[in-house]
Amino acid sequence: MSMRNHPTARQVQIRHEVPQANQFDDSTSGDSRFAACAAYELNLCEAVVKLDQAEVDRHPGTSPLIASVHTIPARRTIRQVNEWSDLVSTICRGWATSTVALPDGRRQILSFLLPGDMFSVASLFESNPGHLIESITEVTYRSFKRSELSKIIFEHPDLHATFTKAWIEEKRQTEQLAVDLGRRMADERISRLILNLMERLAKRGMVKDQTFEFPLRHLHIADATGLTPVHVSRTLSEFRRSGLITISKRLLTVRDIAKLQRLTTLQ
Amino acid sequence: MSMRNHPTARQVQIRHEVPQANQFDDSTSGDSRFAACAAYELNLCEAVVKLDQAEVDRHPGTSPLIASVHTIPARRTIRQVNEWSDLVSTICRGWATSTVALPDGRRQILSFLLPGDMFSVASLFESNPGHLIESITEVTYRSFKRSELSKIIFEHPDLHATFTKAWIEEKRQTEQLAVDLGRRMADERISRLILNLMERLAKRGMVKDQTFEFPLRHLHIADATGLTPVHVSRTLSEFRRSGLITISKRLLTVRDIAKLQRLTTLQ
DNA sequence: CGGATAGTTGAGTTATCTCAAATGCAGTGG
DNA sequence: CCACTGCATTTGAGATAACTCAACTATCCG
Repeated sequence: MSMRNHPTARQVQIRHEVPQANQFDDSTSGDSRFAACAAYELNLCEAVVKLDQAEVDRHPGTSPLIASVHTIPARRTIRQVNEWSDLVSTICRGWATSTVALPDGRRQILSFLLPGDMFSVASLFESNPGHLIESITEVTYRSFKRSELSKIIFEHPDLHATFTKAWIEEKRQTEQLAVDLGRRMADERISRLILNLMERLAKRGMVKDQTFEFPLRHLHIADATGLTPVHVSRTLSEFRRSGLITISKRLLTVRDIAKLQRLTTLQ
Repeated sequence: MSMRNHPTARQVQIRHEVPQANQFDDSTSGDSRFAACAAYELNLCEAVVKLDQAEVDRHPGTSPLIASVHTIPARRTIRQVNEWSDLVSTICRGWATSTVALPDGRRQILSFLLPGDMFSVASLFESNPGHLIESITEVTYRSFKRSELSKIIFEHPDLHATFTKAWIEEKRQTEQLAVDLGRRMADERISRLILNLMERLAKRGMVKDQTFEFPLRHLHIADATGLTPVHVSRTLSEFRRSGLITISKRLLTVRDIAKLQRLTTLQ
């Protein structure tokens, strides 16, 4: 019988907290890291915070920004699908997912949110983007008031440019996802997911010796690639057997990046 | 053997022109139609043209806009993937596709462009959006200089709002496509494609009695839904047999819209 | 009418799914 | 420290949606 008629475990609200250590987490200096990393130019909200700080330094006591910071355990809902909100949020620490769920329990993960990512760039305009945001690991995120953030962004041309860039990049990623789901085989999809995550993490300085923190469950990978957890397991086993990657203790190491890239038939 | 190793006919550049009559085409009044139709508020460039005309009326001989209009036969490449261009274009008449092609010949159609659509909203910022634009029917399109168009849009708050809306809508559509490709069966994907096109055409006043011009070949549908033309044929036959739709002479009639919608498991 | 492209149908193949049982692994409470 | 519980992963076996190939038919246009 087809998947659409058999809601699986994914429908069940996850209750159990599974705290997740983050190898590269230095907690206290979470923000300063972004200022240095290559992803900075895409990291809109960190730039805003910096700018705001500069403002405060010049005119003490006059910060135009109210930003609240929250930390939420692993495997929790951060933002409901129909939760209207006048907040715009970005991840400071940890991994999260942005998902669309069908009424019968099938789900498609549209993106994995990494430190520095906005939940959705469009949320700067829309109050209801229609995605379900869930934490994978423990997540710290910062929320701005939409009105304040967009005012600041539109007043600063360089911020506005950064914003536009982020928007284009987000759209490009979604389009690539559509191509992957529509026209690539299971092994290509998974290989691309891994390479894509590695690249994004590398920009954040979170890859060392081809190795990075990999908190995803097979179900996450399945929901991101349009596959089944069982098939993800088989494919990853195959990858391991061919010496492409190793995974242990939530760390993924890419052993043969060239071969892995070759799997994806270029770009 | 898998599709990725067997480039199909899709790789072959289409040479033969197949002019396509458009039932609702009234040629001379192509533009004025948009002013009246419900899609107007999303129809950014038509709004710009109108505004520009108003400008010319007030100060004769001072139009800030240079817009060129072209007509291209059916089945031609309108914009190459890596064609850098300082033009931003919109469809005035006819149907086109926006496609991403993999090096081995597989292709994913990201969207069907209908009258009033920009080739890509992002093209207002980017000179190289990375999509291949091809005509399905004979297509008339208008091109603006990017610099001029974006200047006008950013100077007029209402145009800017319209632009933002169009951008969000385009992104929403791409996300829905990803969900469809990742998590829906063949019949659902095709049913959603048909309903989606009908809805968009209806906004343009191009649907009468549940019937609309349907110039798509099975290969177009296949490349849009991540399927094979053969499987598209079987699925459409099934739809016909169940009395959901009829297709004849490039006209599609939806016979049982409720049943067709039910196929898609809501949303 | 002829040539080309498009659509249909049958038969066999395959990638991926489903179901189910077995194993591993991490946190909980005695 | 150990057994227990609840999840996550692996593996096998069989089912199925969708694909491939190929032949046939229909349609279109000159």
